[in-house]
Amino acid sequence: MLGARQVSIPNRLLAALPRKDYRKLLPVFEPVKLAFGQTLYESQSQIHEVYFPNDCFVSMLTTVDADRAAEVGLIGPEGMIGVPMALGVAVSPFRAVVQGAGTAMRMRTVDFRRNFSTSAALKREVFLFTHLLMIQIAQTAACNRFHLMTQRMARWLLMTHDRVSSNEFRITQEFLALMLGVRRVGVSVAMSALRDRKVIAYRRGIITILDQGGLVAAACGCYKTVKDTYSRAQAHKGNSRPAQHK
Amino acid sequence: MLGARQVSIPNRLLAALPRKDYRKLLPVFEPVKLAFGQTLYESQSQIHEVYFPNDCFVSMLTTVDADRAAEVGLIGPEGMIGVPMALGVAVSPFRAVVQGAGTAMRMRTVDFRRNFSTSAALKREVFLFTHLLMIQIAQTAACNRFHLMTQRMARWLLMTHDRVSSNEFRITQEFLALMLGVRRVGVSVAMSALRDRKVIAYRRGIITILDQGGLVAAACGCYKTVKDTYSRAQAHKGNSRPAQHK
DNA sequence: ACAGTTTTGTTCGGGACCGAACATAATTGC
DNA sequence: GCAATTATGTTCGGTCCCGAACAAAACTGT
Repeated sequence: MLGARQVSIPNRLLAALPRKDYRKLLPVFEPVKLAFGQTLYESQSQIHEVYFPNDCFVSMLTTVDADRAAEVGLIGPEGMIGVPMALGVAVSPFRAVVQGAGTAMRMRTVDFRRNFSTSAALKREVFLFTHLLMIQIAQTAACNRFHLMTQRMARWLLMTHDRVSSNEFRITQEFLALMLGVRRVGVSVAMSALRDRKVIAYRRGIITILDQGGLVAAACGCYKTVKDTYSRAQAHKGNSRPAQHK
Repeated sequence: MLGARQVSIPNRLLAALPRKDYRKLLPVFEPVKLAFGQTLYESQSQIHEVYFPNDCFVSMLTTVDADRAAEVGLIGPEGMIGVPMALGVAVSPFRAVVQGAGTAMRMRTVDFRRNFSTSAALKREVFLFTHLLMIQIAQTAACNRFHLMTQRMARWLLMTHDRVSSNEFRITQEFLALMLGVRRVGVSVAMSALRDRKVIAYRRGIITILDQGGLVAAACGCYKTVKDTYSRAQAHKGNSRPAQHK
C-alpha cells in the first residue's frame, strides 16, 4: 500500500533479481511460517513446492543404513530449497528439515517451472546457487574425512551464525550431534571446551556466539573456503550484472 | 565411410541424445587420449574444455589445508567432465584427475555453450547428470562420516569397476590411499584381507575383481544407494522418451 | 645378472571417537 | 512446590585409524 516500490527483499537470491522478474513471481508466492523440526521433503519424495527462506534455514540430510543420516548442506536466505527442480528433477534426493524457525516464500512446482523457463535472471541465480550448494556438499565430504569433531562443530556453528541475524540461536546438543553424525557426548565435551575458552556461551538449548574470530580459529579451513567461494560469487555477479536503472 | 549410420556411441550421456542433436555436436568434438594421472582441471582454474569420457574415468577432488585432498566424485562414460559449465560457471571448483586412461570426446567451452543453449536434449541429459553427480557427492560425504575404511575402499573398487569394461584395472595402493584420504598402510591391510577372502586379486599396480558379489557385501550400502539412483534415472528416462524412429 | 626404483607388507605407540551406562542439572506441567 | 521430563555432564573399555619407521618383494633399465 506504499506504492510499487519494494522494500528490502530478505531472500538474497530473490533480491538479486531485476525488479521486473521479481514482480512476476509475487502473485505465485505464498509466505509461510516454518517451524523448527518441520520436514519439507522426505528423501525420495516428490517435490511439490520450492522455498525461498527469508530468515529461516534448512538442513539437507542424506540417509545411510536406514537409521543414520548426515547433514550434507545448510541452506538459508542466500538460497532456495528445491534445487533439483532447476535440473528438471521433481524428486528430492535429500531430506530437508527446518533447522531454524522463521518464514519463507513458497511456490508450487508448476509455478516455479513456468517462471523458471521465462526468467533468464531467475535461471541464472538458481543455477549459480546450485553450483554453490554442490561446492558446499563437496567440502562437507572432505571435511567429514579429515577434520576433528570440534572443528566440524565450530564450522557448523559459524555456518548457522551466517544464516541467522543474531548471535544467539536455539539448538540442543542432542540435535547438533544428529546433524554432525556424532554422539551427543562428543558435542557436550567440545562445547564445554569452547565455553571454557569464552568463545561461546550456552544454556539448555540456546547457544550464544561470544567470539566469532575465536570460533573461526577453532574451525577447520572448510568454513572459510566455502564462505569465500560464496563471497566471490556475489562479487563477480555484482560486476557482471548490467546496471539497473534506479 | 560406412554411411550415415552411427555405430555405438560409447559415452552414455551422448548416446541418450536423439541422433539429430548428436550429429550437430560431431563437428566440434575432438577425440583425445587421456593419460593416467593427467590433470584436466586444477581447482579454481578456468574451464576451457568439457570432456565426455568414452572409456576412461576421472576423479573429482576437493582440496583442504593446502596439501590434503579428498575424492568427492568419480565420473566415467556415464557423464561429462565440466558440469559447472551447465550452471553458467566457467571455473572448476574441483581438481579433475584422470584415474583410468582412455579416450574422451573434447569440446571447447564456446562450442559447448552454443550447443547447450540450442539443444534441449543435451540440456536435459547434462542437467540430469548434474543432479546425479550431486547425489554421488552427498553420499560420499555421509560415507566418509560413517563407514569404515574397508567398506569405503570396496565401494571405490566397485564404482571403478562399473566405469571400466574389464574386471582388471591399474591402480597402486599408494594412489588409492590418496583417493580415499587414508594412509597407504590402511589400504594395504584392507586389500590383503579382501585377497584372503578371494574377493579380489592383485599384483603390483593391478587389481582384479574376482567376486563382485563379495565385494558388494564388503562395501557399505552407499554403493548400492547411488547405483540404484543412477539406474532409476536411466529407467525413468527410457519410459518418458518419445520413441525414436529407427 | 644386477643395481636402482617402485610397490607392497609389518610393527609400534598414541589419539579420537564409539557404545553403553549412569549422574546431575534445568525446565515444564500440574 | 513437586514430580516428570528434558537437557547436559562424566566415566569406562574398546576399536579404528593415525604418523613414523623399517623390511621385503616385484619390476625396470642396462
